[in-house]
Amino acid sequence: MVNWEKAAQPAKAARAALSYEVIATAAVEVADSQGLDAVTMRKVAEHIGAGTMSLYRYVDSRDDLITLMVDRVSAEAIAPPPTGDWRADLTEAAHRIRQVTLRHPWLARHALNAEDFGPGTLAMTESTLALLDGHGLDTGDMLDAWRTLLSFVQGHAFAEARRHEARQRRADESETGAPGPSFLDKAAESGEYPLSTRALREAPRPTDPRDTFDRRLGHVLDGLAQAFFERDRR
Amino acid sequence: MVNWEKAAQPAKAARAALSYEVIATAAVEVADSQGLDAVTMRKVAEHIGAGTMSLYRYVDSRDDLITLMVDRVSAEAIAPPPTGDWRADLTEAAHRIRQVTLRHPWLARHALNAEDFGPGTLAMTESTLALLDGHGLDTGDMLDAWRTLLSFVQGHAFAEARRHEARQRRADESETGAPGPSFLDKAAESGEYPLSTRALREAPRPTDPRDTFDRRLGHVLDGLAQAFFERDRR
DNA sequence: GGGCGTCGCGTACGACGTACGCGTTGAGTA
DNA sequence: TACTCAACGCGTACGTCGTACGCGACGCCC
Repeated sequence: MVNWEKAAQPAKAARAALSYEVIATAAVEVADSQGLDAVTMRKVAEHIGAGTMSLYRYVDSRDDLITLMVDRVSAEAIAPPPTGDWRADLTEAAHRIRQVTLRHPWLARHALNAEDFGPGTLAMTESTLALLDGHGLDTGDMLDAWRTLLSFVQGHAFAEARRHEARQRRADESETGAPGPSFLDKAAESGEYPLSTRALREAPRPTDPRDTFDRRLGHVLDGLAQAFFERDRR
Repeated sequence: MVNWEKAAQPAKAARAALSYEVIATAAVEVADSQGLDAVTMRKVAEHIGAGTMSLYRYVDSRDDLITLMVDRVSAEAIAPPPTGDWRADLTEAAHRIRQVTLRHPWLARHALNAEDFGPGTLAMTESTLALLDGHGLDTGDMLDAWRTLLSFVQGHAFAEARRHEARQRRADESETGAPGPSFLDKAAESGEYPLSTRALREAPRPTDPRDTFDRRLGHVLDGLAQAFFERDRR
């Protein structure tokens, strides 16, 4: 496991050429530009002009490195302080998480799980929970609201991210071969899946994906409003 | 890419010992019992008593094999036909998806993306869309409602699945080494993240996880009800 | 019975994660 | 100032992975 305390300290020796900073940044750059599979110890080391095995002074394993990357990138999604308008605040927080996910699509395969929180994921969590604080929710309510929102946002953003990855992979492949009709095309002709065909093909790109996300986010927020923020009206 | 038509056909030669069925089943068994990383071509082949390279007669690559696994397992989450009570139907469908995800935790890293639908994922999609049909929703509404629900369910179930994986990995590790306090413990003492500490530690296991999921699912369904099913009441 | 498409798989290669241990460096101590 | 020693960077090497290539065996069709 990652030793977060050690990772937070600046450096042990002055002559240190490497650092958690440098390594994590390089790994994120490699992942962003060439995909998560390209994040090999050799490639990351080469990217910063270091020897492969030098990375192991800072990281126990490749999996640890990826944990470090996820935590570092999660800090990009820290929400701004609450303004008092819970709905606007949560909307902003949700859009930030989505944007970070689209900027780093590999997150979709290694998103935070509550078991290895690092400083970055914890800061993001804290900033989001702060948006829910002070509206009369008890601890259990806050946890429910936070988890409901985060689950939707991650589920949606991850699906978008994977779609982009798949589209890009398809584009890379079609440079060398013929595209050919997808199974969905064949299935559409067979008429075996009428609803799926209609839903997935008739409305492929009607609007900005951001607006689509925002509209669906609104439905989730409506549900949270009803459960937690409009109790006195009922 | 996977050739779904070929995969659906029974067999080309009568003397065929292998099949998509046998291979996909074996791969799923290996993944369920030893994790997705254990799904190597050699291990899967050995599990069915075949040569490693024989698998490549049916599958283009390891990634293709995993795509096949995901599609096969998705079929386990096909929803029963609609009863007329949309809320009960969607609740049942959501719980099925969650249960399939917990049964196959590796799904959390390779969930369906809309770009490579196979027969299994398509059947699951069709069965879920059928639950929304006939309630006055147009195509766009159905897509929104379906995507909102699925995003939440996947986001939540995937987080649960990963938590189980992490907990198990932690248990395996602690057999040989000392557990040691997590970063969350240290952070709790520092008082830097008061809300996270309270939310994540004070209410760790209050109830059955299934009930927790159901409660949060209720909030999402409330939002969908308001947007799509109670328009005439407003 | 001769040709041919299908199937199973053995061999081999490059890339990977990483265990191990060596040489170097600079801060701390006397 | 001289010595010590932990921290650091990294070269080598091993086992495992995905998979390209091609060969032999089988069964169907003329």
